[in-house]
Amino acid sequence: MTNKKPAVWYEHLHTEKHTGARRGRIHTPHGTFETPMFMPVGTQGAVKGVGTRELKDIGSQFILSNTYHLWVRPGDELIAQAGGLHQYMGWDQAILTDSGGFQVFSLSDARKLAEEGVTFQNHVNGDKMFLSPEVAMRIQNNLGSDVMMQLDEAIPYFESYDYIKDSMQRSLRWADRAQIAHKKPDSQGLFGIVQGAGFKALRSESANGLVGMDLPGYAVGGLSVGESKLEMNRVLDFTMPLLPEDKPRYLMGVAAPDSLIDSVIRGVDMFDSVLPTRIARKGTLMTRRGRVVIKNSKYKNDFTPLDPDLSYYSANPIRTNQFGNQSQFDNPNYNPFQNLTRSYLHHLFNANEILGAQLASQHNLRYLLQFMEDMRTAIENDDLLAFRATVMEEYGYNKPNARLF
RNA sequence: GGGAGUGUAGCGAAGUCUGGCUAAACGCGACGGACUGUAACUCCGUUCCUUCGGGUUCGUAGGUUCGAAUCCUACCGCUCCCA
Repeated sequence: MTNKKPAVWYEHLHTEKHTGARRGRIHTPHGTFETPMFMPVGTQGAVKGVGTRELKDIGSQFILSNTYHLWVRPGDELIAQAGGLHQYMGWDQAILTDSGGFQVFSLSDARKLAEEGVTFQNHVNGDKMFLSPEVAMRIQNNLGSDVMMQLDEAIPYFESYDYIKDSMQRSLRWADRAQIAHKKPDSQGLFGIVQGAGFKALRSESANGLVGMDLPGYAVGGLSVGESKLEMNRVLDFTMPLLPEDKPRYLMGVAAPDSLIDSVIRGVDMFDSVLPTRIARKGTLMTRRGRVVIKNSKYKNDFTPLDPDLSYYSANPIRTNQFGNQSQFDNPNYNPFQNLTRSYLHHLFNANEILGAQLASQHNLRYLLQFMEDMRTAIENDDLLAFRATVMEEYGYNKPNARLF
């Protein structure tokens, strides 16, 4: 055993007194980032509607991208020529790439699954393309992401026990192949993905198998695909304790505020989800007082801010004003979200202006990033249960028929 | 003045020849909803009134018929062409 740190490693800072929630940091070749964290999703090398400048301004740390989609277009070789994905998309912080495992699920009508790998009929021009654990590693090595995900199969939650067992075991074998195929363990960290749907024995077999491989981090997959929140918590209850405490733990595809808290309480450090940007593009804002469907006519004359409780964060607060003029943008405390009214955003959506989708996307991401900042503070103060109670109350989860994001 | 065409639900537009299966296609707009490791500015509802039994509609007024948006008569409006 050497003391040499892997490319990606977890530093533990604090354990919340009442819940055991973790407060830590993840070290990567592109910087060190605070956990628990939420990672915006930029599938095709772009967080839809939000530029890298804005991402940084609103406090993004890691962002996600996708192996399958970048492989299909523009191609991993091309991105390697460009100097890697960071360079290509102009993002100097950490990137995590999903493997294409989710596309095995979401593009299930256009692919064939076998032990060797997955044959996709790609969604752009119909070409047959073969994705194996090894190919997924080659692509991600070319992309140069900080965290790479093993190729797995994201399984529908309500499949049969036998199907889930077979699939989980195959994903486990694929993890093994991925680790062997990994060409750059010194600069990129490979995470394994625990599968097994709602079955304790299968989750356990999956987790134990992956932990035995001593990967730098572990993800829990196959959740938030239609099962209830109660179900998800039940699975996390018996799955999280199986994962090592000195490695980052990533719950894939979760963004609902109550689920974020409940998962952090169960030991999760990292989250991602398309939810904030997807619903933003369709006109739904996430706010501290619940959802705001900005297209609803009741916002037509509403001149209040989008979210009165949202603060703004800027990593580069002072802009150089090349003209020497005073403007609101020179104020380091300037909060663009405070100055935008619901009426204005309603109008932008109504008029189908692209800016509406952009602002809403930034807003929702900022909302979640601030939510995680607040949660980190609550953990540091051993105050997470009170934070949870406040959220449940303020966001209206305690109301009858509550169903927020 | 002469000739041709046309009036359908918020708007556009089918249906009229060959009357019933038409409260009336379709599109837009409007109003709701869904969305959680992104084939997604997408998808799904509702959109004459209603106490859900029904009621009142297709420029207006009459007529024919068991039955009319559809056939007949008159009137009103609009568009285009020629003078």
